[in-house]
This record gives sequence, C-alpha cells and structure tokens, in this order.
Amino acid sequence: MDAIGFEHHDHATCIASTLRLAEDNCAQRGLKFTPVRRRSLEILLREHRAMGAYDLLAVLADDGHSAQPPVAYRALDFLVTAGFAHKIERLNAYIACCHLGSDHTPAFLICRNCRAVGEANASQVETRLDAAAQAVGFVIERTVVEAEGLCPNCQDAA
Amino acid sequence: MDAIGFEHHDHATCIASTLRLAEDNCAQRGLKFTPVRRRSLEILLREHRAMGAYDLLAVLADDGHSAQPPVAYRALDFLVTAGFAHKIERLNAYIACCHLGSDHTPAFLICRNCRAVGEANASQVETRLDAAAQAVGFVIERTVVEAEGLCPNCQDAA
DNA sequence: CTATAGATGTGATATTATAACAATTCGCAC
DNA sequence: GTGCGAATTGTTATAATATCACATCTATAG
Repeated sequence: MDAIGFEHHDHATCIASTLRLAEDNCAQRGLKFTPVRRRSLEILLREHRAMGAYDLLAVLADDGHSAQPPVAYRALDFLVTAGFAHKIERLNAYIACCHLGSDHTPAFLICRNCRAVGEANASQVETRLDAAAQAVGFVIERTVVEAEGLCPNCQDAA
Repeated sequence: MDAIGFEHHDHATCIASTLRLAEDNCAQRGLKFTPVRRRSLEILLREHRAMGAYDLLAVLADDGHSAQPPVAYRALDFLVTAGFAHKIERLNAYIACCHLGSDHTPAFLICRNCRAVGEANASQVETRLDAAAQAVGFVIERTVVEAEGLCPNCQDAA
C-alpha cells in the first residue's frame, strides 16, 4: 500500500502530463474535453488541494468564463465521472486525481490544517469491506475511504 | 467482521435499551442528556435510517420544540460527539449508533435506494490505512468508511 | 445542409450549515 | 437562599453547497 501526495515533485510536469493523459483518454473514449473541462482540471491540478466548487468557480470567473454555479458543478461532474477528479465527501470539495489512468480505488489522507490531500491505495480496504457486506447480503457499488489528520508539514508547524 | 442493520429486530426494545444506555453513559461522564437531545436520539433510533438535519428538525417542530436549524445541529453535534450517533458524510445525514457502548470504528453500508444504513466493524480497515499513512508520515485522527450500494431488500425489489 | 444530441449560459431556488447574540437554566460556592 | 458562572437554548440572519429549469449554442452524423 502506497500513498502519493505529500512529497515534493515537479509540479509543472505533473500538470502537463496529466492533462495530456486526460486528453488522450477522452479521445479514446469519445468524451469531449472542452475548454471549461480542461481548464477546470488544470486548476485542480495546480492547486493540488481539495477545492470547493465555488473556489473553482471563482478561478473560472477570473478567466472570463460564465460564473454561475452550474458551470463549476457540471465541469466537476464530468471530471469525477471520467475519473479525472475525486470528490472528498468529508470536505464537500474536489481534487484532481493524481494517478490518472491506473484503475484504482482511492483512499484519501486529508490534512485538517492545510487541506492537502494524499491519495492512497484502498484496494485491500475494499476487499475487507466486501466480505462484511456479503455476509449481510449487501451489494457494494462504490466506497468512500477518507482519513482525516495532520500531514507531515503541518505536524512540524504545530 | 460483522455488520448490523439489515436484519429484522425488536425495534421498540432496541430504542428503549439504547436510550437507557445513553442515559447511563451521560450520567457517568457528566454529560447532560437534556430533553431535546434525548428526543433527537429517539427520533434517529425510530427512523433507523440516515436523516438530514432538517428532517430531524421537522419532527422536533411537530413536537412543539423550537424549529430553528441550530436546534437540530446542536443536538446532532452533541449526539455525534458523545458517540450516540454518526454523520454519514456521503449523504450529509445522521444516524443513531446501533451498538452504543462498545468502542468502535464504524464502517457504513448505505443503501442508495431506501437510505437504510448498516454499521459494520472497520477496525481492520483502519489498521491497513494506518500503515499506509505512517509510510508517508501522516497522522490519522479520524476515518470515514462508507460503502454505497443496494441493501438486500432493495435488490429484491429491483 | 440540417436534425440532433450534447454542452453551455443564465436566473432562480433548494439544501445544508453556521454566526452572533440574547435569554434561560442549572449546579454549586458562599 | 443568593448569586455566580458555565452550559444550554431561543431566535434572527446569513453563509456555503448544490440543483432545477429552460433557453441557446455547437459539433457532427447522416
């Protein structure tokens, strides 16, 4: 089990390559990677933290896009459905997927101080849960795993 | 790993005994189990499904309590903090704890059709996550594990 | 070219949650 | 019993999150 998100990395490259991946992915699947959608993913990638829909909307508005809530929610919905972003339920906020492409069941490590979010692999977690669900006849379709705490940086700061 | 919540059970007894447990628990810990708080827990127990704060508020209002949102949110906050209820982040809704007393790390099985919520034990899930978190230096304080799907009843209905 | 499906623009509104401050209640020291 | 202090409750207002409804535009398959 590994986790990604709190280490330093070449951010510009990470953004560019993820955007390219998303573009390719859309082409393959016949999805339309429109300007608003692309820009929204770019904003989430730049931020690299959980952003509220209205935070995203504010940035889009600065760009000159229409600034009504549905614009942000539609873009987010597309990105989440396509697997390019995730919703952090605990925060009612959204974050770009940091390892797009690999089919994954993510678990999130959410810093309550700086809102940074790391993504860990939760496949083993899911396996466990599935067993429990089967025992009572429940069929799982989707799982949310979110841990809240303090990231390395914010522990040091405290 | 076991799960509770989708079997039939003696509901009246379940409510009464849980309320008594909560009462005792408050007495021991010096917490005030006031009428609104008690009534709120009772409502959640009766419902046995995830309820929005405003759903609770509506029932409280029928009782003749003051019907302003903070009333419901304060009661819910008390119940959640005391461990008598849980928030289901995925639904922005609340549910009575069904095995109050035992110190537990719950995982929820949420039916997307009827909103019924089963509670499973997630201690092994947490152990897994803790390992991943430690690897990147993240300190977990609280974990949310919520699986969405179809409960046995709603599978039959479909 | 044109019908159509998907995407976007826009105004209104629904849902969830908290801030702020006044009024009340309750336990407890005196 | 009186009065102090802390916790709880009442109440108004508002913030934050999310969706509905419907008009308009755009790309593209036929």
